[in-house]
Amino acid sequence: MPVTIRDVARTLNLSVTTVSRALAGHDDVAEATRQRVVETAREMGYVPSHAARQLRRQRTETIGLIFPTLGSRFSDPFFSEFMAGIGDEASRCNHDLLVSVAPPGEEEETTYKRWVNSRRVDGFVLVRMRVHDWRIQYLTEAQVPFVAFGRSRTSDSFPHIGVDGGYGMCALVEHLVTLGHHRIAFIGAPSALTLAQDRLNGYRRGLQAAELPFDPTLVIEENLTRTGGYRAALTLLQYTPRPSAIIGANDLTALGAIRAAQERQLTVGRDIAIAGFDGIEAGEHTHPPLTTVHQPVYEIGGMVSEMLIRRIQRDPLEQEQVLLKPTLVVRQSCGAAFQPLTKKEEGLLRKTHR
Amino acid sequence: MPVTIRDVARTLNLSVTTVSRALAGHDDVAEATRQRVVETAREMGYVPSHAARQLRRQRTETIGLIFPTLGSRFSDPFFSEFMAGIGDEASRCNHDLLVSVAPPGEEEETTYKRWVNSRRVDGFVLVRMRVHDWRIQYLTEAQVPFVAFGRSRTSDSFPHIGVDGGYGMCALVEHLVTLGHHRIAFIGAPSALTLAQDRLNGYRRGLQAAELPFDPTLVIEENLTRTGGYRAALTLLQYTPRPSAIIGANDLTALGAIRAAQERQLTVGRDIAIAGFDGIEAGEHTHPPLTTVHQPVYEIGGMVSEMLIRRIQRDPLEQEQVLLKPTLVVRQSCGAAFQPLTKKEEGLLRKTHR
DNA sequence: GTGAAAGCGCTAACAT
DNA sequence: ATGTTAGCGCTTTCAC
Repeated sequence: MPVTIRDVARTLNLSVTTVSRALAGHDDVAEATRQRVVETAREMGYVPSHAARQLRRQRTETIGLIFPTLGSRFSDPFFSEFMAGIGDEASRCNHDLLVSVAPPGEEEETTYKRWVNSRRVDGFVLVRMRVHDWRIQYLTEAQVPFVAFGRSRTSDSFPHIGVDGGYGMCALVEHLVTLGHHRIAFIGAPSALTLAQDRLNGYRRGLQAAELPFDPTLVIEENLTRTGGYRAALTLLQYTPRPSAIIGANDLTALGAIRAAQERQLTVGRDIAIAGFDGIEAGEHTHPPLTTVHQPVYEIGGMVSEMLIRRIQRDPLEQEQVLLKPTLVVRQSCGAAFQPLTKKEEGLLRKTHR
Repeated sequence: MPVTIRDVARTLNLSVTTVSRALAGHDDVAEATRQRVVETAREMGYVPSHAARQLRRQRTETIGLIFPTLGSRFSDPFFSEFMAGIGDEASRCNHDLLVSVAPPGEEEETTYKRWVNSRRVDGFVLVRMRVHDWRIQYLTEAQVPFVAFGRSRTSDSFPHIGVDGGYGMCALVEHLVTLGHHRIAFIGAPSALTLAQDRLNGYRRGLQAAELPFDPTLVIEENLTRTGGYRAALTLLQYTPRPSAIIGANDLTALGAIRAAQERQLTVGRDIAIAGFDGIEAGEHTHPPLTTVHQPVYEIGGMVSEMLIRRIQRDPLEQEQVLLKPTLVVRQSCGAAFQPLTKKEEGLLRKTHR
């Protein structure tokens, strides 16, 4: 039913070859012919069959993205923004986005392998990197291009964009210390994730810099969800003396903590300081608005996408690894009125060589 | 590089035909042969080339989903849950999900047409239906299967799952009236969306049932985002007398309204009632938790996905149109302590013929 | 029960 | 500057 290249060729009394080359803009076809071909193709509504092209060129023009859902509800806005960033940039380069959701484990593995083996995608965007991440070795050996958002301990030499979570957390702790806090709790992420270690280390460095003791009971590991943050905060708020500040490993966690505090009749920003990491939109709309460490997720999605497409096309990357500095965003949940940031706190978005 | 069906055939000294049929489970191949083929294929790590299969069968086993992002930030959890529902069900049926994000308009149209013309997907899931929706006619004429989440005025005879937003809003108004409210404001959605009219009508019906007057100044049209809800609520809260309750066309809007109220030092649930529609997770974690009209978005995603795949495979649907009744979820943002619901309010999830 | 051959729609190497 | 031919990897007649 749909019009093929042969239909166009027949209509013009030309060979399919010529039509193909005219459309591809090769220079060995007469300008007049090219014009006619392009014109007619448009008129006839010809669009190349993706499948045929794929088979012939051995390229899918498709990027794979598998979201590691941790809970049954998949609603971290972090992911949607990231996806939008990848998708927009991919579109710009005429690539599409194949998406799947699978919790880390067998199903995830199956999906990666299926897409690799059936040559379903040209490459992958990896997200939520793990400390030991089988995907790195697997994709490297399978020679499938990938670019990750996040680092890993498995290897350091794969293309990725990282965000210096340690730096961000450290700056956040410093900020809290400046405001007079010295019992600062930390609700962490699953320790298998790189970002968990990263951010926890930053927290510890921050304490150290302020010569505050590290108290392990003030650290609770949770799962990066609102519910997790809520649960952990309930525990923390029972301590005596109560921590005067709680940092969530991400914003969702912090939002859960805010809820817990409010249920306990505490006024956030006065009775207790709460802060997060990510800079999701929801944090701007809590009461009071959430102090956080912001990483430009949409933009990072775009950069990762661009890097991946370059790799797929074998354009060399000018930088294989990028480390971004996140930005401290001071709002009212820590009690600070808006005030000039210290130089260190400013930490504007910057690319740095590693 | 990857192993093809010919490799398997050669290894076994069989023809590709036989291998193909053995793997497809046809019954005209000897059981012993089948066993050997299956075994060897597995050992060799053979996975059929998706492109080749696609070309041959003229089927992509792929579902298209284009998200209508309204703002630059794409973060309505409604969409992620919906996507997860579609994706999970699709996986179960061995289908993949091709995703794009494009605001309604030219870019959106281009994407739909590109995917249709290049036979990139077997069908579409449509979301955020418009009162006049070009997609319905276009896809119908192009003979591309689709299933929508939501109704439209363009036509009523396309396969879709609708949620009776009118019913939900009406129940919500009734509930508020029961609690003593009679100045109930409504922050609506862009009127081009079907759900906007639907929910607004329900609001009006609810007022009517309670013999309350309809006051147009109490209705503000916004864009379904937190920021929109915030903006509209700021306006509403300046009125004297102040509305005693605000309904948001969706939860995000309501969350924005909560923020506005809290900034004005109002205690939500006491000084003012606020409610939404959707039942996103964030609503469980506001302070106080948000009263809302819940629609099971994840499950609906699954149902839509299943319906679409049936259509693609030309299995007849037992029901082309489904209308679900949403559920009123009473929490504290309207001041109601938890209490038994009235019979009408119960409105449990039910499929109904239209 | 198995194999040979055609063809899905396209691109590219090789003529002319 | 244009056409002929082969082939990407698979499924499916049709013959044996």
